[in-house]
This record gives sequence, structure tokens and C-alpha cells, in this order.
Amino acid sequence: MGSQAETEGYLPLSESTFFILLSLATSPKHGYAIMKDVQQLSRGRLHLSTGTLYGALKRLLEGGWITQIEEKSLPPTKRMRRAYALTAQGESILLAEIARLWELLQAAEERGFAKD
Amino acid sequence: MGSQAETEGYLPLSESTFFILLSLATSPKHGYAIMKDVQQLSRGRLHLSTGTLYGALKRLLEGGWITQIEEKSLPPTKRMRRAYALTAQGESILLAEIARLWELLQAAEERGFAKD
DNA sequence: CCTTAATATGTCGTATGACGACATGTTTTT
DNA sequence: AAAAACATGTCGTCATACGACATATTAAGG
Repeated sequence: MGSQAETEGYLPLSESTFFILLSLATSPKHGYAIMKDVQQLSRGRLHLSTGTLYGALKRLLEGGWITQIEEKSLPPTKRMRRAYALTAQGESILLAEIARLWELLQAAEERGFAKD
Repeated sequence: MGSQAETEGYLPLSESTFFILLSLATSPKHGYAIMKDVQQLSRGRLHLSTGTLYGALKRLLEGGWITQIEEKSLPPTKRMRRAYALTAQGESILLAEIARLWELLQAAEERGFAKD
């Protein structure tokens, strides 16, 4: 039981959200680094606009999917670099989404769209 | 080359659209039959509301992803059964979406989320 | 027969989220 | 010193999912 039941209601993830979570799964990053990483992850296909990115980060924080990491070593400036990390909740949701994607492809295979 | 270049701009498909196209890929169906079929395809996970379904069908018709099939054998009533079929364009887009889903899972695998 | 369930199609309002445009600040490189 | 890259954010618009509501037709059961 546990994680699966609690995560199902949040699916499907948008493509942006999927890549943001996947990017943070490897290591914590700040916004700009996520943007660059997602471009690589998607082989250049997805270019997150800042509107999408920071809007998404705000939502993910509010939902507890990610947390903010303090960077106390840096002096406080007006625009602070804020690093984000995936929470256990966020990872559960990402895993559930990956499972969902497999199900979509299984459904496609059942209808004759083989993995070729 | 053909279909791929023209279809890229339409991705990602929403989950609803993906299942509607996949359902019509097997055989033409009318709206209600699509609704039932999608429930099976998604193993009961996705229940299309009529608002989503008929809204999507309208959009897909306008975009030329599906066409309407005449059922002239039936007498004309106020609420006609309208059957829909996938067009070549629609099938190209579905194939492109399936390829995109594979890419998402490949990206997940690259980051350590193995298939199992 | 008649009534109920299943089949079938549609509209409307609301909420979410992607995205481009705009705005601004900081660090590194030339 | 200037320019490029790094970095964070807001705002308005558009697309679309979805539940609620409305209605019509056909099949099945009592």
C-alpha cells in the first residue's frame, strides 16, 4: 500500500513536470541548471520557458514534491540561488508516472503498435 | 520526410487524446464505444467524461486527425450516431507520440530508473 | 405494455498549467 | 568596461480536462 495509493491522483504528469522531477532525481539543482539538464535529457526537444519552470517549481514546492535547500555559504543577495531537491513523495510520484508510461506503451502494443 | 516533421508540433498528446486515437486505430467507432473501449485499454484507470470526449472529438475533426463516417442506412434522427475513423494524419501523430513515450522511458533509464 | 437501464450525444463553467513576453539581477569571460 | 552567460521571477493568454447538466434513442425485464 503506501506510496502507490497516495500518488495515483496526481497522474498524469505534464511533460515539464516529468522532466523536472527526473532531473532532480539524480541530484539537487537550481532552476537554471534544471533548464539546461532538461534540454539534454529530452535530446533538445523540450525547452522549458522560465514561466513554465518557475511556475512548476512553485507548485512542486507547495505540494511537497520537492524541497528547497539552503545555501548559507553564499552571501545574501536580492536574487538568491535556490537549489531544489526531490522529496520521498516526489520520487514516489515519479515512479508511479514511469509505471503509467509503461502501461500506455503496453496498451499500444496490444493494439498492434509493436516496439519495433 | 514526411510525417514526422509535420507531427512534431502536436506533441505531447494528452492522455485522453492518446487513448482516443489508439482506440480508433483498431477500428472506427462512435463516441460511446470509444468511451467504453478507453476504459478497457486503460484497465479501468481512465474514465472519459462526455465533456472531455466530445470536446476532443470536435477538435480532432477540425484538425483532420479523424473523420466522420456516414451511416446512411439508419433513418435520420435528431441525435445521429456518428462514427469516427482515424486519418493517415492521425495515425502519423499517434506513431510520433508512441515514439515520444519511448524516449521518455529511455531518459528515465539513463537516470537509473530501470524497467521493472 | 411500460418502465428502467443502457446506449448515445451534446453544452457550459471552472480550474489547471504551458508558454511567450517582459523585467531584473549576478557572475564570468573577453 | 562590455558582453555573454547565468539566474530568478511575473503577467496575460490559450488550450484542455472534467464534472454537472441536459436530452434523445434503443434494448431488456417485469
